[in-house]
Amino acid sequence: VDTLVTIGEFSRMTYLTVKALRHYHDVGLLEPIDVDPSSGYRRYSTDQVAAAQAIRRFRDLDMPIDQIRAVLEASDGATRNQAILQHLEYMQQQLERTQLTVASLQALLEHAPTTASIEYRSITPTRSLAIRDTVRFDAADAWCTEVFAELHDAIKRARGAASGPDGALYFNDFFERGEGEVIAFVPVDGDAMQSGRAERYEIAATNVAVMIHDGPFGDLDQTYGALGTIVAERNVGAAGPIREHYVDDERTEVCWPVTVSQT
Amino acid sequence: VDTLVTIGEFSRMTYLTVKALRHYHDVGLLEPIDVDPSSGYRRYSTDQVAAAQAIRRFRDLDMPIDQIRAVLEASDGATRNQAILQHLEYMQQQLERTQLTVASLQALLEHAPTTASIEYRSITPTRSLAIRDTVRFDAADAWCTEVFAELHDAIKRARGAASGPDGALYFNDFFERGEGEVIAFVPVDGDAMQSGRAERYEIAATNVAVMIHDGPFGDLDQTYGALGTIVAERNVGAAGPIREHYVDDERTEVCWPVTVSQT
DNA sequence: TTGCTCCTCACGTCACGTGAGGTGGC
DNA sequence: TTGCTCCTCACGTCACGTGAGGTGGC
Repeated sequence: VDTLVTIGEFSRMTYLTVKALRHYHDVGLLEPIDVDPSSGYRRYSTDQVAAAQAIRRFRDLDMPIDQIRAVLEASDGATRNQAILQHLEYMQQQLERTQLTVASLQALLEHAPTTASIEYRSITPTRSLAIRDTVRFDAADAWCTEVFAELHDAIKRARGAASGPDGALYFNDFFERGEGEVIAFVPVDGDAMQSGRAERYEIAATNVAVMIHDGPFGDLDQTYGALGTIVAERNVGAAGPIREHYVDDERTEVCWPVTVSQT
Repeated sequence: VDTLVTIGEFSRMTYLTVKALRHYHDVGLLEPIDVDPSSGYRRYSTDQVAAAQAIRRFRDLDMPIDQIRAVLEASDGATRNQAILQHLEYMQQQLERTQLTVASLQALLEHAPTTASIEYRSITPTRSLAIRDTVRFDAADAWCTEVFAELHDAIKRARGAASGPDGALYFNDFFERGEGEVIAFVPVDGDAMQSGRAERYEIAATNVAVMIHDGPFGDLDQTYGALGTIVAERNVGAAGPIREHYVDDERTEVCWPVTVSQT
């Protein structure tokens, strides 16, 4: 025995605007129980209040409509709760990321960035086990964590050993379009040990200018800015991907391609 | 002695995509130092790297472009830092709000909402001191805090006293369009005591169904849903604004207009 | 000379909001 | 019968992203 209400009443009961309700109808997120064929008047059931309120809460958390639909359509309750809890976790991570950004912005506003020094280096060809993929800029962190685990796993299973620090090549589209090729590699000397996505790959030799980034990973842009500025000022820039070496938890070497090795 | 770089190089130095840089040029947020008149090629100065990185960080925090422009254009450093710190505070509040929402969503998922009881009441005309305004739904909290302080201040200055709990009328557009008239009032018997925005106002009599909301303010929607559902089921709804009484810090009376008082 | 970088439209996306102009229901 | 509610386009907003089609620079 459900009661039908107009869109206006339903709006007051759910804190959703009339425009939003019509939009959710259009995109099939929340369909009125009945639509009058002649007038087009929407009728909502009081049974839909809970769903509507859930939608509003999820939208308050900026969950995309498609995801909300997926959550609501998950017929079995367990799957549904899973999906919800997953998004809550994601939100928590977002919160932490935002807090980090706020903190680092505050730090930047207080002290001027330290001027680090650079070094020119000729890197010889690097034999490695690598995974390559097209990666979105903002998904890069998660991708790296995943593939480096995979690479080290493959090496361990083949009883091999890394002959240098982890590294990655970032091609220009990765920065300039926000999505592009990335090659994550672990230097190895041993024989074939490909498995899954991991394959043998010899990284070509390059000349680079190197600056060591020492500090929080979120501030890597500072090092890019400083290093890029120096390379531009000295007019030694060259084509090619930017290379990073993850020396240890604290330090990352950023390698910017240059024309020739100099003093 | 600044060095000029292409849009691509600048992109790599700042982590801003080429598309974003062109957009910021279009809207005047970050103008290249030089644009070749024949080819249209943009040239950025390495001196602009810091500004570009600041822009990216602010955008990561979803600061609107207009606000970023205001911050960057604030010529004097003090004003500028003020504006930035203000936004950081705002972000912190956002964070807290989001955390509250996440928490209350989790709570909702665990226990079913308590079914509260309602009461019919005939409210007689209420003499009051009131402030009325057009208010956005999401700005209502802040607005209320502000105007109730103002109202109590006016009453105190006139050596008057409230004759009942604070209350407010929310007209339909406030919910249905997300922006509408709100009248915040404090019941008073004394004489004229208007000052500033505060004016004498007699609230008309109404018949209402009342449900007491007891719990966090962020869950008020639950009470609206429950109360609205009952009113709809009993088919006693009437036109008019929704009225709230802020009995104490814990409890709010939600008053839904109905046709006649019933048992 | 060949690619690659860079350019400008024009349109798409996401989740609605903003009117305009018109009709239905109590 | 009068307002008020509700309706449907069509377009705007915000911050870019997505091609298409074309040109400039090393």
